[in-house]
Amino acid sequence: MSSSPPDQPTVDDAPILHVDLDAFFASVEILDDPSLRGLPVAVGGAGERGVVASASYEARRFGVRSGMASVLARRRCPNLVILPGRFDRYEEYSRRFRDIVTDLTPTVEAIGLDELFADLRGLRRLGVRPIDAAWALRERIENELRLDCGVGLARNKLFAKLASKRSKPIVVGGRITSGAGVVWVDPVLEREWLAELPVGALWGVGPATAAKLHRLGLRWVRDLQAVDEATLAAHVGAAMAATLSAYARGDDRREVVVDRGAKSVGHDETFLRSLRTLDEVRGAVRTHASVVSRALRANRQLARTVTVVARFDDLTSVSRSQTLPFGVDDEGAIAMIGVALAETVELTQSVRLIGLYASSFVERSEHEIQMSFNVDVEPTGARESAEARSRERQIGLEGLRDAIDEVRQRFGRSSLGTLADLGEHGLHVATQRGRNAFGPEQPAPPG
DNA sequence: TCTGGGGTCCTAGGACCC
DNA sequence: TCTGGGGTCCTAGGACCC
Repeated sequence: MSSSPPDQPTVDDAPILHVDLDAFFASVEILDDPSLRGLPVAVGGAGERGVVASASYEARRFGVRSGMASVLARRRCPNLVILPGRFDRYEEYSRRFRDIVTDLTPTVEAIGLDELFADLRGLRRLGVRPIDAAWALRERIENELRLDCGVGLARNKLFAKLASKRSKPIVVGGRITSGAGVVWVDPVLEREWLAELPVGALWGVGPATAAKLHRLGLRWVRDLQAVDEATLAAHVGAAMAATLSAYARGDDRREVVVDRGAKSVGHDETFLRSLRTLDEVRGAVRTHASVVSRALRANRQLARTVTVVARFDDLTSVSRSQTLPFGVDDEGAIAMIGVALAETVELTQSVRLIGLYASSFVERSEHEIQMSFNVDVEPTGARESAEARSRERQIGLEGLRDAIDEVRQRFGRSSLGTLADLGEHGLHVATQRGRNAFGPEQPAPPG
């Protein structure tokens, strides 16, 4: 591994670049309000059920990390400034970030708002060296966005991402040490570099898989390098075993994919006070239907599958889905299906989260437009076409009713009404829904 | 310590068709 | 009449990523 010349790699040694903005949301907040500079800042939900989405390095000095429950973050850092997050602003910065990288090469794949991969192979002909390109990129991002970032260069996505992580500032013992800024993984040293990493460093290995691997005595990537795929498959499944074996060898064939279209859209909300009545659940589904429908229409998509998820107070969750023979984007239609699905969930506990998702997108054809009841989107036409529309609309409504009948038939209606037994203070809590993107807000302190 | 909201992918079982 | 096996679609749950 090296971070600077004379080990200048060619494009063939380092065709893949990964950039990751440092403490992105928190950094944008500090840029917009310089009085925050030097303070421990987090963006996230401040309430009892909130989590930290982004933490400034100053906050990290106190052990605050993204994904951490805000309650714990505040315990570690009582002076932590927790801001609610302004996604429009982050999206604006994210777009400018992407534009800068796209100036380098059009082959760019965004991973969330704050990181992306780029394929540098197009630079070969121009004689641009990857490390020079990486430093130039950092400089532009610094000059034009006033944001810091880490850049990784490698033969594939696996190493490029590990490298950009390695390039970043680190916090050790409450002290911030600045990073190299740009890191290149020399192909000759790849395998031994990988061998030293814990299994959890690999893409796709989270807490559950790491625990399984630990139980098998596999703690380091070098352990994975020594175990055969079939043994692995028996414990983590065929696909995961194949991926892990390949990654452990340093083998990652994933391409940089431009414009990976979304396969689902959805919306969910964790409530400050869990829902206890079916009416509250229905209300949440209807509210979500409006958001999801708007998103579908904005993306000009029609979805055939509607899914409802309920998460209970013990953090277990259940889902119900229904696939229609046609696509919908209409708020009323999505709400009707969503409510019918939600009514099949037995409310044995209070519900802390309700989610509503739409997937299985279909092409928007003339036919589908009418099926979706968006009669307004069509220009006023001949009476004949108006009649046809009306007829199609009727068919669509019938299809919807069929789908709802099917839901009820599949699950029966026995679950209805079980909620009444749940608790005494059912009704008044519905209004206490949080508005925060990262979890419900804390109620205002008295006085 | 106790876990948000945006998503993706995998698995396993059942239904259905050939 | 009873049977098999493969393919595809759908559903539910779980894990993961940022």
